[in-house]
Amino acid sequence: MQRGQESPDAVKVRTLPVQVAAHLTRRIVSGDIEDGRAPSELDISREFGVSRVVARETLKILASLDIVDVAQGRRVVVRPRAEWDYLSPLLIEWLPAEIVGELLQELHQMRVLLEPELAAMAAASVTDETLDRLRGEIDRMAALEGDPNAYLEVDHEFHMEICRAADNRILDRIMYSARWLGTASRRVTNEAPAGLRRATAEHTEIYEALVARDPAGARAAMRRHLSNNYSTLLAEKGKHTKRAARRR
Amino acid sequence: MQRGQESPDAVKVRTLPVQVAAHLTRRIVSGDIEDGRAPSELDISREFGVSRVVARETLKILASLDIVDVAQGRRVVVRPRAEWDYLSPLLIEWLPAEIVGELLQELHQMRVLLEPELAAMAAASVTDETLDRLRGEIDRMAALEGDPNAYLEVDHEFHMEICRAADNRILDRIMYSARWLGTASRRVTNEAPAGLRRATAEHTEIYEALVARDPAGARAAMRRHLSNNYSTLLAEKGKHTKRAARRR
DNA sequence: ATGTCCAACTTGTCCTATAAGCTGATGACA
DNA sequence: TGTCATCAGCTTATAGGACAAGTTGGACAT
Repeated sequence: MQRGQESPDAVKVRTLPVQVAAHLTRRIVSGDIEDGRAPSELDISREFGVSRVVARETLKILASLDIVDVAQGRRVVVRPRAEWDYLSPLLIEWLPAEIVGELLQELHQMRVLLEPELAAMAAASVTDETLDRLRGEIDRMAALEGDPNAYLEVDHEFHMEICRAADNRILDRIMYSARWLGTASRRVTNEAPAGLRRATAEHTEIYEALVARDPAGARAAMRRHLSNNYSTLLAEKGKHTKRAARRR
Repeated sequence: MQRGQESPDAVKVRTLPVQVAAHLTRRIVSGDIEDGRAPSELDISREFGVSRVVARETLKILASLDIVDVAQGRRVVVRPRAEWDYLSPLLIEWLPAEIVGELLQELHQMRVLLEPELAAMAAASVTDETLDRLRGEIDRMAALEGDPNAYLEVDHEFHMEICRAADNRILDRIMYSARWLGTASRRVTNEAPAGLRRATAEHTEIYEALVARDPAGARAAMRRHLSNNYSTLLAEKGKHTKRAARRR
């Protein structure tokens, strides 16, 4: 559940504007389109053989991801990569595996900063209903260790549940955006994560700290969990040399 | 600089779809539109006297903010408020001052979790060029204490500069989204913040800790800064009773 | 009562036309 | 020669009409 706009199981062919936007983004990333020389509506219409309406919606999608700037009369311009909306699952899906790998590390860094504190806050204010739901999700995960995809769905829901305890829409949104972690990491590792059983044990530790209303314990347990998470991630996809001088 | 898609000073009349989207969002928030009964393209077209193209783009905007779900054949449905994209300046602009006030608190809570650590990380790896820019921004702020709007622009840039030192696109994006803080807080407080001079002093403290490459000092200075920031925010707009039982 | 099928509704895409805004080049004028 | 107003051409914004494709709920037959 909580699948957002995704369809149940079939991949569901995306709409034309989304497909074209994907193509264009890949071309921009590959350097095929130099900055500031983005194609116009007519260019897109001609090149992809789509109507101007579709070309137009394509540009609107790219604009909503802060990939381009579009204004009446002015030519469309590509914005600096540093300002793109890397929290959007759509954009992530279009990026090459190499960049996604980097983003996974950066996402993890963010989670390390936020989630231990969220767990501590949750421990101070968690309700019995939330604890029940967490318990249920742990059980479901334990039963899904053979199905990594489904497991990661529940995993995400478990972390979201803790985040929700903070009753903060901004933090909610940030963590919710991390839902692409599952899909992306699957794309990068291309294999079932090894440590699902250990993850379940770690989730249980977090849960027990919450039951005990122990902020420090919850924080520590979450920190351990994330740290283990990270090492399996690294182990699966090999070492990535950190990019240098990417900005500007 | 770094103004994104905003025009220099004039408010620049927004496009028709944006205006209509604003209207609809306000109506949804006010409860005028019951959940799951969003107007169709034709409804919008008729009610607002716009073409179907505009009605269509309106729905696409709302969809990109996760306010509604739209799919072929199915009627447009309003999504749960908890899942809206509260990181979007567009949405913030359309929300009533009361909710914006709450969001400002939640945003601040997020910053308290992230920024002190960002400052500590920056202290460990900051370059001389970044220090130069920070120095320049402090000077500019000192000269702009009479112009709160311009001051807050540079203020945001100062914090972004520190964030950038972490070389993390995810964190960048999160902090970048906080750029609506300036506009929103101005809408809420409706007055020039009192403590600009103190803010400059605090920025200088952070800067000096960075110059000294002192992570702990930078973390502490940033924490003090945010805490002071928060009290002036609270003082200006009076106490807000925290909403209860908002979810679901 | 149950399952099939269809009609009505809704979004997706296309075509054509016009309005509105920007940019750069042309050319008048000093 | 230098400066500035003007305008042609390009671009996006909006409009209207048409058809394709997908969904839903009710009519209808079993």
